[in-house]
Amino acid sequence: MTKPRNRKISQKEIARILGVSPATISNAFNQPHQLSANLREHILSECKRLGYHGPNAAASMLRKGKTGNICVVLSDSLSYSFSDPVANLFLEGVADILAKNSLNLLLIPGNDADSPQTNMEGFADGFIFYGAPRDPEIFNRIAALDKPIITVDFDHEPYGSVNVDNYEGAYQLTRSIIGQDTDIAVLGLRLIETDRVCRITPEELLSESESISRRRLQGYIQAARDLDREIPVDRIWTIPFNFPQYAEMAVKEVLAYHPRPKLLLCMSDLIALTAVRVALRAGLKIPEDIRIAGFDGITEAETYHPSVTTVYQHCLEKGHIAAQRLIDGNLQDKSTLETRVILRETT
Amino acid sequence: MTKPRNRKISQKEIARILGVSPATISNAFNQPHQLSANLREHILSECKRLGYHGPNAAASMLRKGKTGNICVVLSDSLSYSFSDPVANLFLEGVADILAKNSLNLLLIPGNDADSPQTNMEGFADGFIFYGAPRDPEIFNRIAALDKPIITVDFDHEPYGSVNVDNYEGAYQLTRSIIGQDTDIAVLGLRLIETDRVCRITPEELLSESESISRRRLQGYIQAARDLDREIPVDRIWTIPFNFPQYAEMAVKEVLAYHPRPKLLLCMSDLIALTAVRVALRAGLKIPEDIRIAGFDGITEAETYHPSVTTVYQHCLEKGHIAAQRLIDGNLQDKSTLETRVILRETT
DNA sequence: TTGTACGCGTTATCAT
DNA sequence: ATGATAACGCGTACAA
Repeated sequence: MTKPRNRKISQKEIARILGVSPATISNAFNQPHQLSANLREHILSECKRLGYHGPNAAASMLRKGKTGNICVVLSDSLSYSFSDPVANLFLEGVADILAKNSLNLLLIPGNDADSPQTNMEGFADGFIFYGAPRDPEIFNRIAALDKPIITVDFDHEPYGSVNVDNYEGAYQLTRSIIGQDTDIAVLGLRLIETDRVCRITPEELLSESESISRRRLQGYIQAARDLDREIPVDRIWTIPFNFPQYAEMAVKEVLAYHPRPKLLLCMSDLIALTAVRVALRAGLKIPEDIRIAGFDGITEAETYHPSVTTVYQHCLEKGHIAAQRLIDGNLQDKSTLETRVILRETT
Repeated sequence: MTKPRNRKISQKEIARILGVSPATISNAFNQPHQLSANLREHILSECKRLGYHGPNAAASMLRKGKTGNICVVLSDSLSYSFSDPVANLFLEGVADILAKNSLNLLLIPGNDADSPQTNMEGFADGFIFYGAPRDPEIFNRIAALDKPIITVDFDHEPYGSVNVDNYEGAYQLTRSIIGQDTDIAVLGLRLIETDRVCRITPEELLSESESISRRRLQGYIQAARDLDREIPVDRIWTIPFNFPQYAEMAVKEVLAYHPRPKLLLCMSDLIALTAVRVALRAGLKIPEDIRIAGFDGITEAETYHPSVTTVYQHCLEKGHIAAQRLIDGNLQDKSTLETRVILRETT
């Protein structure tokens, strides 16, 4: 493309034209109190007229060593994260706090797949990891930058973190709704590393993992145990992605299982909503024939018909806390947010 | 916070330590073919050992005059755009092409509200406006940068654009499904500037506007007219946001209208899905009592029960085209993507 | 309140 | 294949 575009006008040139020093131009933009209001106003309007739209970002960044950008590193691709209502709310929380502090939000996907060479992380002053990146190399790459880091929904020494008490949430939920049921099934999310909808094996059940899903699973199982009930491993399904298509496959398998489970514990509201839909379509009555619970507390779980029992987590607040911590330089603490069981029509 | 962090090691220092010139280090990272494989390998491993993780982004950007980032300017807040499946798919399309070209994706919200001072737009090489920014000032600010721009779903001279033939889609849809119905209602999206769910006035109907919603509305109306049918202005509702809460309010008003409309044309699938849900819950039979159509062709319209008639638009492809155009410097063309009517169970 | 001078870390160009 | 040099545009001491 032929771009005969003239180089943009610089601070120095503006200074020369206006007959002041470059420093004064710089101050007019960055240090208003360093010069008279009159001069400042004059300078700003002249700059506009001459087509100088403020300091060059690169030069400014180079000189100051700061960018004014905070980066949230997602655990997966952009589109996957965007289509997750929970992630959405979290990002909204982060954006709230950043806006209040005149900081911009930068997003980096956590699945390296075909990630660009140009490392965008160079343009951020600090990082919030929202979930462990699917490609662990991304974490290392960014940690090497030696910039402030907060992790959310997972831990990675020696960084500060914000977590949700998934175990306790799952435990309390199960205790609240287990009733007399013995036929319990679990519909998990990414319990194991596979792209298939399937049940997990006894060996896989024993794997030590601190992932969100594992903590929730442990909560379900322990609560059942404490009430002398058992959740057999052959009634634990897992889906690879939090999408209705996968949930639907899994739910159909669950409903086809004999004897049909009376209580279905789903690891996300999205899964639970799908379960409700599929069960209803299959002619089952909820909660008479099957009772279903979700996790997260998204809006739709409340407005759906029937409304879905769930464990509410403070997504927005999680974003607030993570961002505020990063901004305050409070980089050591590890906090855990409480959850709240919400009983609704599906149980 | 006391941060006794040592300044990071620079290219020049590395060069001195390794006994080569800075230029060679630079080449090792950016121009592999400019030096022997041996030396390059040696340099890279030494850099890693010494804690030099590649060129400083700011300095590189300053020197090259490029950032390697392409920015999509959304029409509204991040969270609003993320929760829109159509926007999601578009972004995925853009990201596809950018990744293939080793470019990063930057996102800027289009609602100024409390936008940061630090203008993130300085960090991008080019811009894709996805819908006219809600705050027009953002467009001007970015246009002033004099960098490549492509607009999507709207036009703004003299920039190139990618559009969808909304009028034709709405027209063909209406012709296909209008049948013998005379009681037609429209459920529009942001037809007028208001935050309320309401019907529009005859004066408002006449307003000349090129917005997506208006084009669709014109398509509905003209198709009806061409078949000697009329869509009275008092049966045209509008909602301010593409969220189920608002759609639900509007649908309830529509169903309460007497005589109850037999055909409901919705300007998004999200609205149509809500309409189906509300109508079913109200005990109506679909399509016997009321027929409902959406717009956009999102996945859920297909998988929902009953499946929803809609107008499919090529969201992903729209993203591909916009990004490719920007990269190719093809900044003048205006293209219009065709739509496709998909008839399903709700009609 | 305003100006001077220097360096931030890199890469393009040219020379070797 | 490698090295020397000169910008890129700005912000901050410090001096005036």
